[in-house]
Amino acid sequence: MPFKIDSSDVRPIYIQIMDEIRRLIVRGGLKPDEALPSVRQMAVQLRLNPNTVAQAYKELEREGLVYVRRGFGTYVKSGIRSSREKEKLAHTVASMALAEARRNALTVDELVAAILNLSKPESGVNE
Amino acid sequence: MPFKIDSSDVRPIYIQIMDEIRRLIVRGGLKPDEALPSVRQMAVQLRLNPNTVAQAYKELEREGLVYVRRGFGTYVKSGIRSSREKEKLAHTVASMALAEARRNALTVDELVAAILNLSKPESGVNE
Amino acid sequence: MPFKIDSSDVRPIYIQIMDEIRRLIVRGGLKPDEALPSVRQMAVQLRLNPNTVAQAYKELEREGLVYVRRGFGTYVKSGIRSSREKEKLAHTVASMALAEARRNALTVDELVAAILNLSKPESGVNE
Amino acid sequence: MPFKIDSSDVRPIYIQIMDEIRRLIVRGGLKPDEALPSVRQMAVQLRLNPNTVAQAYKELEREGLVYVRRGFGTYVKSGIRSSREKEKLAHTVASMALAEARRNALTVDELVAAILNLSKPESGVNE
DNA sequence: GTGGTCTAGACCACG
DNA sequence: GTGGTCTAGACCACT
Repeated sequence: MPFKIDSSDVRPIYIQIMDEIRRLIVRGGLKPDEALPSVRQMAVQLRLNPNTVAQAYKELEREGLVYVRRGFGTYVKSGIRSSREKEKLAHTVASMALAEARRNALTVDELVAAILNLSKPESGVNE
Repeated sequence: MPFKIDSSDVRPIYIQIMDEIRRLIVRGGLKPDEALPSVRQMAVQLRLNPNTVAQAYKELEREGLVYVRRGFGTYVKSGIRSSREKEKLAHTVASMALAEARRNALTVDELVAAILNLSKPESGVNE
Repeated sequence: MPFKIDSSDVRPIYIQIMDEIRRLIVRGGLKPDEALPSVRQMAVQLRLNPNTVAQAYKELEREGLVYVRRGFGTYVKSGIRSSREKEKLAHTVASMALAEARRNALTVDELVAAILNLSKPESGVNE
Repeated sequence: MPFKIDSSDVRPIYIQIMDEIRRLIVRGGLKPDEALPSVRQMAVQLRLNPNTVAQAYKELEREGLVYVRRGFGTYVKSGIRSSREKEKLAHTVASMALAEARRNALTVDELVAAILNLSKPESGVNE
């Protein structure tokens, strides 16, 4: 599990875990029926309380991305989003963002600039 | 004040109020030295606790977007640097879009690409 | 909140809470937009950890039976199941039970007797 | 052994196995002194851990439904009091039906009424 | 005051 | 070993 928790992130920790695992699943870093690290392993590795990891796993199960085999572990579901569907998703999210930008009298360039700025917090502090 | 509060929005209500008023100011719906609705009016209209509205107004004052005349009310400041405020609006919209992208396991690049693609309907795109 | 937790019940506590509140809502003991006891109140009253109550409330929210107003409390949603729909529900549950009974070579009488027996654990111990 | 394990079922797997075998015995699909599949066969067939199957067999032995001939296998006992076993089957089916009814805010009476109604299609009921 | 998140532990049934 | 439930407490943002 090659990711870290950013305690300065505004997102709750369990949401960060969900986002990262979701990314790994959709990107293929985690394949169908592959086991996720156990709640305890992940908790040790990320230096978190097992409950926090468990919360993330449970939400992922509710989302339908993973399934649980009792007494065994948590596994990636098969039959998840194809890349075709991902294009649609991107389209949907993008159009929502554009609509919101228009409502705020923002140009596309301003929106894109803000997104790029937000997503690489390397240079200087924002706000 | 033609706007609504979305209690299912992730943003706190006072932030929603701030964003909406900022938007109105930047777009010209509220002009310099024009009075905002009183805290109580706004609270009744939006069915909110007056404290929540007051918090929003106070933050807007700290940001320098409005000023208070004690005993009279709250007014839009003149000489607002619209570009600065637009940045804040962009920041807000961008972070909401980013969160939505993450929830759908989209990378920043994919999101930006989709936005740019959608906003340039030159090359014969459908819909 | 006129109900108790049965620690000898096989159901987890938070499920018991959910079942009872669901019952109260559908039966009219809790009306639309009426507030549920706060997590802490309920926890004190039932002598439970607040987290346990919170878990029940969150699940009920996910089920769409209640909604949360942040900073205020938890409320009964309006527009919940009519009695018409309840008949359908009863029909569905009953037919599932009957099918399962048939699969086990049980007569209707045996099934009904077992249900009645299970639901009134007054007389003697079962099994 | 024509049955399947439902990993989404609330019942533990070893209980599901027990219920199914009990059902087969009561219904006559398994006759006295007939051999059950070996633990390993069953485990392979149902894709389960042999320990799980062994646990089910052990419990069935404790219940007096089967007996073990060491080095040979597990066999159905003769002289089983079918009525007693039917009660257990009824108990299981009834408790599942009750749980489902509770999840849908149905009272016991409503459930029983629906069952009786469904099972007596004398008075011109539809469907 | 409210619910939301998190930690540090515990015990349990299941496999 | 696994995940599920529960307790006892803490801090947080929001209203």
